[in-house]
Amino acid sequence: MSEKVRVRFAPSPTGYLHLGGARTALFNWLFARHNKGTFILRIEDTDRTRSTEEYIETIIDSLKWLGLDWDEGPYRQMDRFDIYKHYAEKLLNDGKAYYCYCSPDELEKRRKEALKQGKLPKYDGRCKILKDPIPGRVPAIRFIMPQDGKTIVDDLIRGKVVFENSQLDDLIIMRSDGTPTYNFTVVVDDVEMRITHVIRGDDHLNNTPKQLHIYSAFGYEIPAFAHLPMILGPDKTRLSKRHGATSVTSYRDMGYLADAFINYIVRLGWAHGDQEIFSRNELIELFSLEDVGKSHAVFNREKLLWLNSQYIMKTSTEKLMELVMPFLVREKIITEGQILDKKWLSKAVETLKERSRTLLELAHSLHFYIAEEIVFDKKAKEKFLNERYLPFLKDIKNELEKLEIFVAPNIEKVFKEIVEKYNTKLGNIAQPVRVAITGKTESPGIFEVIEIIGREKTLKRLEKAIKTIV
RNA sequence: GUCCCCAUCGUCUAGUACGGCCUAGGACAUCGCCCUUUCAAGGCGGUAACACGGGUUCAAAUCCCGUUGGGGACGCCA
Repeated sequence: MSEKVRVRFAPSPTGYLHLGGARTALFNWLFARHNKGTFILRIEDTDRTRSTEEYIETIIDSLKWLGLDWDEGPYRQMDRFDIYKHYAEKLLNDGKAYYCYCSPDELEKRRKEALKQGKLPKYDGRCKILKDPIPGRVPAIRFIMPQDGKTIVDDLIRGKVVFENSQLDDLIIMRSDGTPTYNFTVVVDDVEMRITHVIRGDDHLNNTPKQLHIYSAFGYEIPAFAHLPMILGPDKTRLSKRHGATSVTSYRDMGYLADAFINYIVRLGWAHGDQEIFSRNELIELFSLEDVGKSHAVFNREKLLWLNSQYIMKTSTEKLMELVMPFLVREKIITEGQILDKKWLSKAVETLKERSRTLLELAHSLHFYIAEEIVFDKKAKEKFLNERYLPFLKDIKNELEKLEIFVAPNIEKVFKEIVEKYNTKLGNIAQPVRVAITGKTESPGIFEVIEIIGREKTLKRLEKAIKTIV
């Protein structure tokens, strides 16, 4: 390919950006970046009744969050209606298209009838031979499809796919309200925008022969095609709202990191040997359509979570603090505008880094550090805040009160002394204290925790725990 | 109904193009052990797959045919 690579992501704003769309965008973006080409964003909003500005915004938000930046666009097909009209008229003049006066209702009826009889539900072409317009009706425009021979789609991922032209029917390219339709606008735009590689979902493979005939009606060169296998839900059907969270923004809101999300979806259909974790630059360097698989993939939340935890562990504490802030506010762990001491927070976050799979979990775990008071988990309380452990709690409280320099190593010494005094195991002392301080039976190392929480709150919480026992 | 696509552990996949290096490798999940103040993290180990049936061949996960299963498309949606 002598021409510079030009690819596009062309979502329709009739819904938010979902996982599958995000992966299509990602593969296009990676292909463009790998080949030092151009990545174009084009909004396919020809369906005026279902497209909304809100969806355009969330799609753009999602792409930005994922860091998939585009070099051209966003173009909007709505702004280009004159162009499509012009192209449609050309086809009309060349006798390659005709006016169709059938109403959507009639068409729908005939289609259902055909399906019921087990026949191909295709348009019978009755308006093609029509001499005069049908009065009182505004026509749509149909493109004439050949009925003989075969059409071969040479796909970069699937190889040569053969379609019988007899399967094709005359396709509406302009609706009666004057708006153009998908199979027509993609071709016009891909030609006009000099797209070299059309990388899109598998669900478009069947549309490709139709589009190929439109290319040839205009005498245009065809781009290369690459149809990506779909991503399915756990029940192996097309991903939809039924499968719970599928929108990209919902993953952001659940506390996933953009890089982890990218890393997860790139591995749905693409692999580079046994490698699991890739930096952006590695992806750009390594990505190739040849390594894209043919079979569909099933979304698996557990692996995404694992990847996210891996990314959280290697994210700098500084960055993590920044990222977790909105979650702290949203979860009402801090109030809007509340300032936390940076150095202190960084110590707290540090202890939680390898225990949090999402930013949301991190925010929740931060609660016991930040809150003034904590509540004891019921089971934890029953098990550890009782007579048996009371003397330990009292001793720990007394000793910590006297401790001069309130840092983890010294706190550890206090614990060790009491372990010795009672000739018991550390666990017997650490666990009740942990429950007293954090409310739960799991937490980061207790000496660290105590240091970070500080003397005042520690003593207060120990006192409260002791009071619940006596 | 017709057409198209796909088929390796539960899931993501390596291996398939150039058939032998595959008694099929990795990762997530799961189970066990180690580490250990708890929970994680980390380390070690286990369970677990070439859909089936025919060919071709000295040799097939890899090539061919069929079956089955799954998915997708058949719109004045994209």
